[in-house]
Amino acid sequence: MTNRPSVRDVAALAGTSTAVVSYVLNNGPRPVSAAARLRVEEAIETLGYRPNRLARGLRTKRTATIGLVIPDLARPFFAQLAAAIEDAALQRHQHLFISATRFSADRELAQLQALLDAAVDGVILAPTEGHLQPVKLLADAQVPHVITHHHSDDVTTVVADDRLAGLEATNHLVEHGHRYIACLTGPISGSPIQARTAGFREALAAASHPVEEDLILPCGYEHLADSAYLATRELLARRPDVTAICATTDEHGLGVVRAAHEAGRKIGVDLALITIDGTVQSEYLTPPMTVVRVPFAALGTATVDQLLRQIGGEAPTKVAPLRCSLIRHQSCGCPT
Amino acid sequence: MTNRPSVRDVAALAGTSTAVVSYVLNNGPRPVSAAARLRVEEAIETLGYRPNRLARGLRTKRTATIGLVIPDLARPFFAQLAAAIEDAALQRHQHLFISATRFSADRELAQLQALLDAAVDGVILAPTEGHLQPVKLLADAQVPHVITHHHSDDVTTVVADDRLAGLEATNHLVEHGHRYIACLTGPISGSPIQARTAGFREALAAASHPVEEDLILPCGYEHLADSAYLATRELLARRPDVTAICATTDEHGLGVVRAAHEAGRKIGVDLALITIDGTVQSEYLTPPMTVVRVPFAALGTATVDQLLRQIGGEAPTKVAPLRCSLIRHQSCGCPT
DNA sequence: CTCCCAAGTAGAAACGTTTAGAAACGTGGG
DNA sequence: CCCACGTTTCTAAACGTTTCTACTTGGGAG
Repeated sequence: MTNRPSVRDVAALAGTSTAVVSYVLNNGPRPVSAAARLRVEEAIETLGYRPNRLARGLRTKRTATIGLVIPDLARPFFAQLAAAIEDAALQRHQHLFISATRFSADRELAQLQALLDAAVDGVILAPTEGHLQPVKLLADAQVPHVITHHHSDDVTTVVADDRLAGLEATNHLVEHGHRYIACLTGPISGSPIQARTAGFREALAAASHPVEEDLILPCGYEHLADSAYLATRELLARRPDVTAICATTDEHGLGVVRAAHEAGRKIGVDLALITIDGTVQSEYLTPPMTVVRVPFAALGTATVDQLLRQIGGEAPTKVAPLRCSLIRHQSCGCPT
Repeated sequence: MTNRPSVRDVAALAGTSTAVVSYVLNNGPRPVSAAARLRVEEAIETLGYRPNRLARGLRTKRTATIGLVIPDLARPFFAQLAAAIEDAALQRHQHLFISATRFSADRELAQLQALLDAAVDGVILAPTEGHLQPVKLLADAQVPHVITHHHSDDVTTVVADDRLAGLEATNHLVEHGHRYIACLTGPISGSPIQARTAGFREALAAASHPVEEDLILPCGYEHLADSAYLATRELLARRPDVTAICATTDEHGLGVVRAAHEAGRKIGVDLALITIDGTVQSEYLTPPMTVVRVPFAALGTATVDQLLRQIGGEAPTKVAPLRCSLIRHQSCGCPT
């Protein structure tokens, strides 16, 4: 129809001033008589008035909006993380702007700047690489921020307990009696993948198995499944004595399954596989993956809560890594 | 450190008025002398000034931002679609707000309203259900909008040619000599799934195969893999003569693979499977899926371009459905 | 030498809110 | 009957931009 009605229109229709309308809208700093409140509410209703967030944000410097920057939406892990964070944000009446970097450090900075330009109240960042530059940007801008999915000491960080996840995954394989266990890992220091790999080492040490470095296979960063496939193929040829693999992400797991298939090894029978992440799809692979599952929902609420606390002016607090949980399916040879 | 610098600060430092600063910023409606331009640019540089999008949007009623509403980020198809749209938007210097509905019609309306409140220039909507209420909301608000992922005649719509996709998928199976072919379909009318199913029927008819209704298996909407699994399990027991399955989405395919596995049928050998979508992960299943792939990138650019055209004031135009492409891998028994 | 016009600049209004300061209005106590 | 005071209301300023209108230049044409 015409333009959106403004607070002025509402005031006119209700026969009051804009101030009163605003007071009604926000349970404002001043009381409003019942009669006036009623008239205003009616006017709002009949006009279908909704406050303009831009104007409100401009005036109050609060937008009730938080920004999220992740590496890639097309990667199921991050998509699921984003979904969880959005759910948590919405529950808390915050809106979420999601931006992806597609693994470009430049684009990461650009997206962060864009969020700041949009005057978000705070930012949740899952760093694309380990760089500190993006964090510095946020700190300089004095915008509340929470880092997730990356382990680091100097900033508020909400992460899963990836070390423990790697430990438990590996333990599970050890308990199955496996002696030669390989691990697929990756390059980014501070990444969950590396923490999980550390857990892998720990588990072997605790079981008094020697850690053989040539069973720890570095994979690429961007094409997880692909590089895991290549690494596993080479591994299976080189070390036929390996009977179990710990894949530090679900996507690595996909590569392992393919390589095993091609090598004539049967996952869950011939070759045990456990993966870490537990994206919803992992349950529907063949065979269904035994996974150590990251608590997406908890991660979502924790990051958002932590951020809101900072936005509310409280000092950043340390939050303990969130526990992952082992979910037994059939890829590790557990009896079904 | 302190507050963000404003256009006033820049003007003060450059020794000009705010108007001139704005002219420089936007190659304003008025010319600016080279000297002044230089001083302003220096001031911007030294202050690290960036315009406030809220204020700018408030004044110009343009935010260079478009909104996207999809059913669910955790569903790889939509995540990939969102990623493609974001890429396209960024290329065109637009920002994208992504919102998910988690399959709730109420939340869909709420998210749309939120986008309107944030004064986005336009909205891309992948409807959660077939309802027209959300579209009406957008029309009433006179906000440019494009519908995607849903077939409908009365609004500007950018979709893949799902009918043709279903047709080609099925043709591929027919050409392999299959006689009894089943199809997994779903409930939402106007959905890609139904269009693909229509293509399935067409292909059979063209090949003079009778369409047996009990080979067209309805699945649920929310848990695609799960309900496809159940449906396929039942099917394989009931009709051992079925040798090929056309899954109208990748996720359906996951369920088929599991059911086949449990029934002792080998995908690609014993039982041909073709799926439609072609999310990146489908290539890394075992065996790699033969798929009819939705052109995500093209869909992204087309929706964004179409929307920008509308935002620019041009009349909405019809855009032809985008062609999908057959990608042969190993699930349909093609020789490798 | 004027006059006019283009180029450049400055000032101020406007976008739609919130909120501080000031004013109006009852009400109860003196 | 008046005053003080608490409650409710209004007016207007402010947030950070863009852009309209008006004003100053200087230079070229007459």
